[in-house]
Amino acid sequence: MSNKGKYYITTAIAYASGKPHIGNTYEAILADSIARYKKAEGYDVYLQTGTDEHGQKIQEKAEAIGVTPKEYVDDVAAEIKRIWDLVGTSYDRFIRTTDEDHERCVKKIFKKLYDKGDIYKGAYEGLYCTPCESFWTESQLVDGKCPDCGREVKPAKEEAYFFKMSKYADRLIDYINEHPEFIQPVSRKNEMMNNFLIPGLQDLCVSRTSFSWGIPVDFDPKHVVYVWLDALTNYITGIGYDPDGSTEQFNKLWPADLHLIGKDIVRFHTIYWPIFLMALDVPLPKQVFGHPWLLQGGDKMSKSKGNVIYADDMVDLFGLDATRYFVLHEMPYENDGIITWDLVIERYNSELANVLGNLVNRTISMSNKYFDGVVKSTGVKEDVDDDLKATVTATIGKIGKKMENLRVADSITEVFALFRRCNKYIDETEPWNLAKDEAKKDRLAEVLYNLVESITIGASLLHPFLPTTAEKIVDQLNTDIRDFDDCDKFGLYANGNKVTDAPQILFARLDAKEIMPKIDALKEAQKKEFIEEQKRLGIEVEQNDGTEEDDAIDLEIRPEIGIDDFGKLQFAVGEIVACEAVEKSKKLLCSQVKIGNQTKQIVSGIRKYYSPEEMVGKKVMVLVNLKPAKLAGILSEGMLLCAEDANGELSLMVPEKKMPSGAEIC
RNA sequence: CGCGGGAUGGAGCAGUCUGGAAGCUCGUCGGGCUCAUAACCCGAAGGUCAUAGGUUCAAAUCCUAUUCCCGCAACCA
Repeated sequence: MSNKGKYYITTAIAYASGKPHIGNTYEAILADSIARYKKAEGYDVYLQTGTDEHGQKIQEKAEAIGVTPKEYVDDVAAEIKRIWDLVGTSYDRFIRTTDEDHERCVKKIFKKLYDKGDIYKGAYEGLYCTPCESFWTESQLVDGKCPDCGREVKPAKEEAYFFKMSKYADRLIDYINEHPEFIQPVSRKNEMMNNFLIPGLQDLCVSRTSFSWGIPVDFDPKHVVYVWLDALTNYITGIGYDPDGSTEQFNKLWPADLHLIGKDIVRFHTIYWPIFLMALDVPLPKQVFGHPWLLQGGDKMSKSKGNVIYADDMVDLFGLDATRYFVLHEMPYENDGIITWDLVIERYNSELANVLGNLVNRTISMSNKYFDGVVKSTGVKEDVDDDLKATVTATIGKIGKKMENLRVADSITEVFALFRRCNKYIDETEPWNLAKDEAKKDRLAEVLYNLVESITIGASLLHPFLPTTAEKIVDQLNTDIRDFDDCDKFGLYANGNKVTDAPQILFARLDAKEIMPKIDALKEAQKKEFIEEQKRLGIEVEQNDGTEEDDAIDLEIRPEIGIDDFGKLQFAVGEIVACEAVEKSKKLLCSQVKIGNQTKQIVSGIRKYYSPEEMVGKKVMVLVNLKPAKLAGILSEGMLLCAEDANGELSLMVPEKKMPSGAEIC
């Protein structure tokens, strides 16, 4: 196998706030497949993945269940690692942002950027009203004064460290223009350019004082390093970057060949990250690929509905490679993919069991039946063989082209086209008829040899994607995974070799009727677990006896408040006397609300669910004493209260009995 | 008029850059075969390629307008 140099690939590090569902796991599997593929191509591959373990959310979650943040992330990181291992991720390092070497290096990086002047101590932009302890932006002010109390405001004082993004913006724009392959898929490139780079970058806040679970800033310990400078840098700290002199490994591996990330964080990886690197005088990664999401058929995944799909459940039900096959194959390149249990079962049966599993099984069975398992090329060729051989030997080239563009799903489709071709070949040559005629014995042997050889090549090409299955196949054929370099050659299977006499079923067909009850049981278990968890956190959850539709929502719990806190809020019934859509916005409605003898103008983001016409005349629940603010340039003097479900569906709160406008709600 | 993506047989997608017979997988129907996991192979039905104009010998593909979805951004008090 030729050595083509190094290939450094990373996944985004997973946020360690909870168990990752199948969508997160997808990224690990995808990265693993690419890594294995590159390895097979002859690259010296290094794959890094890991967990992002700092931040306010983790601190709060840990507090809520009464453990230290470190204890909490140790648990979650172990769970994430377990799942990554379960799906066969061949990572070279699993980095945690709480790793000592990472923390030490982040501190140095922060200091270096500070010394260089790229990080400066500043303050939140805004104007501060001391009595109200609130920050305001220019646009929120009423007559230049605090909209809450009407007093003077002063420039903000709360300190934070900022990174000078704008300093490097032009360089980055040039870089992106000169390297069209840098951001993938290309559609994201325009999004970044038009939305962020061209309008001008804001300086980025890189420290926080509002929570403590993070890497402290060395020279100013009441600050912790805020997420992006901490998380993104894992890509270099994990392989030995050090501002005072990096390791050999770093010099070899960097720049990264591919950062594989979800499409939601493209911005951070194609703007902030390159700029951090420029500031550190480190070369930029070659490519960032923002992959789409795997969605649960139309519905949002929600624990309370019991429809969150976890990798371990899928592995339990279908096995490791079926899980890998499904997520890799169902995920298109640019659009989100959909996952449903029905679809998984269908794919499993029609492709894994029927096309592949059955092919291997029937081929081995015939070899045993007609030749006691001995596979021998006799050289008795016919024209039909040519097309088979052409298809088989051309496959690696086709896959190569697809993989160059990270088209993993399409590559798998190519391998299956090879297997389909084999099935067709069996029908074309009709071995069972050849077997009836002693004179055709040699032809029969040749046919079976061709099949075994084709399947060997197919299995080798499948190996990066479904490693265990590929190995099972070559084991049964009593051979080895073939080098990619030899996958375009036909006839390398050892002549006279013997295949197994006890073929194993690779993928037993599934009966949806048998699987669905198991899935239902899983859903129930998940709901129960959810309720248990909420109870443990001291939250009362309405138990529906039921079996069917559970509409409970996975509510984020906030700290307890006293009655006096509640007393600060004033609610009343308001009557909507007029309402119109806000032109500049897609979401906003502007309502005139009569509350007792006064009328307030209130802007609400409910346009998707209510038309201006149907709003008029409604009596609704209003938060009256909310400080006014400008939304899309329009003053809003209160808030209409709504309930929101998991899908974002909104319902206005209205009194259950007839109540006059102005009636206080308490 | 914030930026961008999408609309292709029942379902899911490719094809659009670089116009030139509408393709793939699943599903349905019919046929073949029996080595194999009721699997495999062949064939058929089914599409005004969102709508309306335009350019062209020729448009799913290029241009213009419209409708409907979806991201991102802002914002959802």
